[in-house]
Amino acid sequence: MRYDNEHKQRTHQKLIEEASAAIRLHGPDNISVATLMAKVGLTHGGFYAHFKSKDDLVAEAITFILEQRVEAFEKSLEGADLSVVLADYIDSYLSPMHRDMRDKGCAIVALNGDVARMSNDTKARFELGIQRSINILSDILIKLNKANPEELAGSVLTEMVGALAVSRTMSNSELSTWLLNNTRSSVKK
Amino acid sequence: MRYDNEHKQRTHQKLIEEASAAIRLHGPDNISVATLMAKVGLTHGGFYAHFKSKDDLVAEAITFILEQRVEAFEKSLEGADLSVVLADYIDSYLSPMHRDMRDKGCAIVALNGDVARMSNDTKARFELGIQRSINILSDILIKLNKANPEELAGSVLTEMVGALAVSRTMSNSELSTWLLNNTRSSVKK
DNA sequence: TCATTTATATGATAGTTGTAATATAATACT
DNA sequence: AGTATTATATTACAACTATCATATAAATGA
Repeated sequence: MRYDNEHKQRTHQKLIEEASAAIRLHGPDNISVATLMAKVGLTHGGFYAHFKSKDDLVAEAITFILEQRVEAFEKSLEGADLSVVLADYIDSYLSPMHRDMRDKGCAIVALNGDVARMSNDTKARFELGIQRSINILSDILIKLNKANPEELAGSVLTEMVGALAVSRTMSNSELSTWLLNNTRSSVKK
Repeated sequence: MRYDNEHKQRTHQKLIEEASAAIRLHGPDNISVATLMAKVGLTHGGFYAHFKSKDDLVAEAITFILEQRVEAFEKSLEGADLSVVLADYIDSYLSPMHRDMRDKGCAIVALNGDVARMSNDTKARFELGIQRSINILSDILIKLNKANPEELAGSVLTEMVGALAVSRTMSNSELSTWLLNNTRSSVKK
C-alpha cells in the first residue's frame, strides 16, 4: 500500500514518541519490537524499514526525549520573569506528579541506570542533553546575579535528579514525598 | 552428589553475591539464570532449589547489596573521628573509582531506574535501606552539631546519588568528573 | 555394606525475542 | 490505463528465556 509522501515520516515519528514513553515506563529492555509496532497499529515486520535495529530505535528515542524537554524548558523562558520561571521549574520537577508520571518525565531520572550500561555513542548524546540543561540553568543564574552560577547549576541539577530518582524507588511513601519537599527547600536557596 | 551440611548455604550465598555484581553491572533484565549458574560453576537446572523464581533472586540480591553497604558504613564509624569518617565517605562516594566500579558500588545509583519499575514489595525493602542510610548520616550530623541534621542528611544523600548517577551516563568525560568534584565541594559545607 | 537423603545435572518445554526474506496492495508517475 | 514504487503485512527462523520433571551420584546414618 502506498500512502502520501509524508506518511512514512509520520509513522516514524509516531514510533519514536510511543517508544519514548514505553522506554521510560518499562525500561529499554522491557519493550519489544512487536508490541511497539502493535501500539501504533502496525505489525512487527515493517519495523526494519524504520530502524536499523532495536538499539538504533532506543538511541533515537532517548535523543528525542532529551531534545523535547530541553526545548520545552527553553521555550518557557521566553520573555518571562526568570526568577518565577525557575521557581516554577523546580516546583514542577520535584512534584509528586512528576514522580508518578514516569512515562513522560525527565530522561535523566528514568534512564540513568540503563544509559550507564549503553554504548559510548549513546552516552555522548546523553551528555549533550545534560550539558545543555546545565547551560540553561547557569544562564538563568547569571541573569539573577547569583554567585558561582555554573557550580550552582551543576549542583541544583544533580540534587534534583537524585531526589526524584530516589523518591521513585519507594512505594508512594511519606519518605518519598518528604525527600522531594526537602530538596525543594534546599535547592531554592 | 551429597556435600557437607553447609554446602548448599555456601552455594546460595555465592549465587547472591555473584548476582549482586552482575545485576549492578548489566541490569536485572540482562542477567540470565543460566549464565549466573555457570558463573558459580553449576548448571541451570539447580537454580530452583535455591530460589522460587528469578524475581525472587533479584529481590534477595538487592537486599543483600543494601545491607552489605549499610553495615560497612556503620562499621567504619566505630571509634573513629566522625568528621574524618564523613569526609572520607563523601570523597570515596564521589570518586571516579566509584563511578567506574559499577559492579560493586551503591545500589541506589545502579538500580534506581529498575527499582522504580518493580513491585511494591521490593520498593519497600529498598526504602528501608535508604532510610537507614539517612539515619546514619543524620546521627553523624547531630554529633557534629550541625543545624537541621535530618534535612541536611536527606539532601546530602540525594545530591550524592544524583551526581554519581548523572556522572555514569557520560563516557568518561571531563563533565562527568567535574560534576563529581562540584558536588563534593557543594556537599561539604 | 547398604539404603536413604539430597545437591546438583540432564533434558525438555513453551514462550518470547530480534531479525530477515518475501508478498501485497495502493498510489504516483508515465 | 498501466507500470513502477514503496509502506506495510505475512511468514519464518534461530536464539534465548524462565521454568520444571526427572535422573544421578555421593556421602551420611544404619
